[in-house]
Amino acid sequence: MTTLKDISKHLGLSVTQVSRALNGYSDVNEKTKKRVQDAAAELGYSANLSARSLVTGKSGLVTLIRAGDLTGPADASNLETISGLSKEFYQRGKQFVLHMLPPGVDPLPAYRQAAASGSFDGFVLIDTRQNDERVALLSKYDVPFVVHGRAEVDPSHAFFDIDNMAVIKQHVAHLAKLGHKRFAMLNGPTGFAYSEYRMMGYRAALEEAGLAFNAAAVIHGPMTEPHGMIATARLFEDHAKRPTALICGNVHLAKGAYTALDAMNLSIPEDVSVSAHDDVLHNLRASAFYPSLTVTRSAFSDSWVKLAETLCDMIDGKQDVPHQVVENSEFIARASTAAPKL
Amino acid sequence: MTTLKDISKHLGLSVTQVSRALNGYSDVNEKTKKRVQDAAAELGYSANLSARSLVTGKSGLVTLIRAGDLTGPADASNLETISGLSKEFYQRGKQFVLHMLPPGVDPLPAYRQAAASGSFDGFVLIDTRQNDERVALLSKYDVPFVVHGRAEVDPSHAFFDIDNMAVIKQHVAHLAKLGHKRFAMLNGPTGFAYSEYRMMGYRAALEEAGLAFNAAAVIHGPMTEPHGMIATARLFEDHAKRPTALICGNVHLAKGAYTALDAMNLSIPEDVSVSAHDDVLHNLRASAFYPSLTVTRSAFSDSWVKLAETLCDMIDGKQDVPHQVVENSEFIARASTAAPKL
DNA sequence: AGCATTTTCCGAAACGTTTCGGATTTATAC
DNA sequence: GTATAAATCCGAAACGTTTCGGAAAATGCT
Repeated sequence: MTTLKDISKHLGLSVTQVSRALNGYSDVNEKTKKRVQDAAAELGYSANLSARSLVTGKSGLVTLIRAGDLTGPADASNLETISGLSKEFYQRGKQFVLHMLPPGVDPLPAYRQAAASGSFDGFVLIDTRQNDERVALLSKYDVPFVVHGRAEVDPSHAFFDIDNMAVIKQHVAHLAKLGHKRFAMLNGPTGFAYSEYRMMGYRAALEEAGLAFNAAAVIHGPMTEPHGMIATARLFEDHAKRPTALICGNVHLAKGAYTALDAMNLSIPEDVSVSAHDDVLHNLRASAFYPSLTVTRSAFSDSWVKLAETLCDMIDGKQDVPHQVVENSEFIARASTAAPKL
Repeated sequence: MTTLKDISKHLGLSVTQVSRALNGYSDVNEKTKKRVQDAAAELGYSANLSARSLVTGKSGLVTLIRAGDLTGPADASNLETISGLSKEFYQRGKQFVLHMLPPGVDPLPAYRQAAASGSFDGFVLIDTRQNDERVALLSKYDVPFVVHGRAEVDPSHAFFDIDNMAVIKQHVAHLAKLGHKRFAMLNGPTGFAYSEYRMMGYRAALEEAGLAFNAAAVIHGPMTEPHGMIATARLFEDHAKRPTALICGNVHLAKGAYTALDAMNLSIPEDVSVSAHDDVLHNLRASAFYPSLTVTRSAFSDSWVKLAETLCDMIDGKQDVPHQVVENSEFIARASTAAPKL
C-alpha cells in the first residue's frame, strides 16, 4: 500500500506538500501539483481513510439502517432507494454503509449503538412515521441526519419531501373541474406523514370545491397492486354509492384499480376517472397504462440526489444551504380522466 | 467523545492498561478490569474505529461494488443479495459498504481504487464472468475476497457455489429415465461460469444417457420471464422437431415457458415436461406453479451466509476452514414432469 | 532472608493523514 | 541592488488506538 511518505520520498518533497498537492491547496505550485498527481497515479496511491478520519474527526461513513423485511412487493422501490443513495453518496466521496437488520427486529437499538460509537458522519432516515422515535434519538446524539419525507407536521430536522397536500389538491381540482362530485381515494398506510399530508390535502381540496368529505371513500393500506385491486373492489361494491373519480396514492395502486374496475365491467374514463401519483419507478410506467394514466409526477430518484446532497452539506458544515426541501409535482392529464357520465 | 485517555485519567491508570482491560487481555487484574469496564460504561466510551483501524490495519469494512443497472427484471434477487449480505456481515460485526456505480460505468477502476486505498478488509464478487478481471485485480492487491459462483473452471480463489454440473445432470437423468429423448435447455447468458458448468453437465448427462446433443436446442440468454417465453416459442416453432423435455435455468425462465407453451396449446406434462433450477426467491415460488414445477433446489439465501462467513474467516486469518464450498442441490420431482406421449 | 517466577502494570513508538506556524525561495517595485 | 510582497515549501505536532519491550510489584520457594 502506497502512502504519502512513499510519494514524498519518490519525488523529494515533504509529506506536507504531497498532501496539500493532492487536496488541491492553493499554496502549491501548479507544476509540482501535476508532478505529485502523476506520481500518485503511477504508484497507485489512494488515501488511507482511517488515518484521514482520525485527524479530521470525520469517518466518511454514512449509513442507512433498516429492518430487513424487504421481500414484499415494494421490492423494486426499495432497491431503487438503496442503489440510488449508494450511488449519490459514492459520487460525493462518502462510503454508504447499509445495515440490514433481521426481519422484525426493532431497529432503534442499532441506531443507538451506531450513533453512540460516533463512527458515522450522518444518517438517512426513510419510511419515517409521524413523530418517529429515531428522529428524537439522533437529535439527542447531535449527529447529522436527513429524512425522506417529514416525521412531523412542522419539522425542525433536515428533510426532502414532495408537497403531498398540493399533490392531492391538484388531483381533486382537476377532477372537480371536470364535473366529478363523488370522490374516492386509495391512500398509503396510516401513521406515515405523507399519508396524513395527503389526507389533509384531500379534505381541504374537497372543501374548496364545495364537496362533502366521505370518510368511507378513503381506504388506507399498503401501496401495492393487490391491495389496490381489493380496495377498489370494496369501494365499488355498493352500486348506489359508486364514486366517479378515484385518486390513487401511487401507480401500483392504480394498476390494481384498473384490474378491479375491468373485472367489474367499469370502463376508464367513461364510468370512472382514475388518477394517481407517479414516483417514476422503473418497473411500472404510468404512460404505459391503458388508458394512459393521469398523474402528478415527482421522480423518486430525485430524492436520493437531494437527500445525499443535503446530508453531505450538513456534514461539511455548510450553513447557508437550505436543509428543508419541498419539491413540487408536475400534473399530467392523460386519458384516464374525463367528465363523468350524466 | 470519551477517549481512552479520559478513562485513564479518571482512574489513574495508564492508557495501555485501559486498552488492554477493555480488550480482555489476561495480563490485567480482574479487579481493575471491572473498574475499567464500569468507568467506560459510565463515561459512555466507545472505541474510535478510525484510530483502531489505523494501527491494526483492519478497517472493519467489507464492500460490494456494482454497476448500477439494477433496474431490470432481476431486481428482486439483487435486493435479496444486497440485503442478505448486509445482514450477514452486520451480524459478524463488519460494516457492509455498498458501492453502486452509475449504470454502464466500468466498475474496474472503482475496484482498483478501493483495493489500493486499503480501506476495505474484504470484497464480495457477484455476477462473475469467466476469467473475471476483478479476480486478477484483487489477487494482485492481495486483499481477501470471496466469489459467488466460480470465476474459472478450477479456481484458486475462495468461493461459494452450487454444483451446476450436477444440477443439470439430475434434470437430464430424471427426464431420460422417464423416457424422454428430445431435450431442450434454457440456459443463462454465455460468459458466466455457471452457464458453462451447466452446459458441461448437460452434454455429459446426455452422453451418459446415450442421447445426441443438439446445439440448436440450447438457448442462452437473460434469466427472465419474457426471455423464457420468447425462447420457448422459438424452441417449439418447428412442429416436427419439438422437444418433449425442457430444462430451465431458473423459475423465471420456467414461468415464461409455461406461458409460451400454454399459448401454443401444449400442455404440461402431457406434451412437454418442464423442470427448472429453483433459487428459492421470495417473489416466485416454484411450488405455486400449475402444474407444480419439478426442480433442483438450492436457496439463494444460503449463499450470503456462507459468503459472509468465509470472508470473515479469511479476514481474521483462520487458515483451517475451507474457503471453497460447493453445495449440492436437492432434487424435487413434482407434477410438471412425466413420461412422454408415445 | 534471598532469589526466581509470576502477575500486573507502564512508557514509548507506531499507524497515515492533516494542519499550524514558520521558513525559504521567487517575483515585483522602487 | 535592495526592500517588500507573494508564492511555494517544510517540520513537527496531533488525532486515538494498539503493541512491543521492559519495569515494578506481588508471590512462591528454599
